[in-house]
Amino acid sequence: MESLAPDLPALLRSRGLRVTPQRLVIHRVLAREGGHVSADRVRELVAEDLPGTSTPTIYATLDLLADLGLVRRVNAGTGATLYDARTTPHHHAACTECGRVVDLDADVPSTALHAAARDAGFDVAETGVVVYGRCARC
Amino acid sequence: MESLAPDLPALLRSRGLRVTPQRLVIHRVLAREGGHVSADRVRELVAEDLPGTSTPTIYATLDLLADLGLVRRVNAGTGATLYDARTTPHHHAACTECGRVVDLDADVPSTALHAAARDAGFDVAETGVVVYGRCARC
DNA sequence: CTTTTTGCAAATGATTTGCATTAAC
DNA sequence: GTTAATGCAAATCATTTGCAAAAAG
Repeated sequence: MESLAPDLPALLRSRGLRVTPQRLVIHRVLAREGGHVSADRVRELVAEDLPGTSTPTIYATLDLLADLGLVRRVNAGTGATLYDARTTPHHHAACTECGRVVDLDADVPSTALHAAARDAGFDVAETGVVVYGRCARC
Repeated sequence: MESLAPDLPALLRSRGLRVTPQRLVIHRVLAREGGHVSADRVRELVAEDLPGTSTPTIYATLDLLADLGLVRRVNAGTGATLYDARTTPHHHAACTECGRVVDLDADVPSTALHAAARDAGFDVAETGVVVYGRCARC
């Protein structure tokens, strides 16, 4: 069974990567938010704990966490990439007016899709499903 | 039954919009390509027929065609938005290495997903499904 | 002739790069 | 001590904006 709060220091060490305060804080911030956050929002939140953390470090760390499988990139078409620390499978709805993004808990059978991707020569890593529409407020 | 080659001039007139060479050429270029093209690629292709067409016009027209339902925006997470003139329902696979995007013809049952989106207050317009992975060449 | 569209130039926003400095190990 | 990570400044890329000139109806 997978731990609910992954031990980032151990994971970093096991890969020969260094444990830095920036990495720990960025990961903690994402875990605390629990859902789709932009890099810029991460920078704001991180600044509370670790002022002076640079933009390149934010991006590098988000990439690293994505590679480690601790966060998922969400492409909601709202300009900025979102980073999602929710580990349970789910999808997203994005408002085409205001850019608001919400989680959707629904099953999307993707067997046929993945088969088609494999037939096309793709080594499937993950699937992004985004529903576009107008949200209640707009 | 819907025409396979939509009459853009008629569609524009019916909306009180003007028929311009830029709009016709951009639409023709997209129809000819028949699949996901970036705005920049559209500009290159349009330049062959109508040199001097400006970037803002390319974007404005792509937005217009998307609003008219003649092209779909595809968010493949490769930086630039892609515009797709293929009208038949299909999905996409994007290579996380090289950014290559290919069409996937597979059925993705989205009833539960749309229901969840509606429950969340969304007026669903469309669904974007992108499979991420490594392509055969990478 | 009126109003929309276009083109130009410049602005904006997101993300990346190069390189010197700092800090893990 | 070594080497990887960080911070800074500047670059790059996609897209948008403001406004005057051109063209559609």
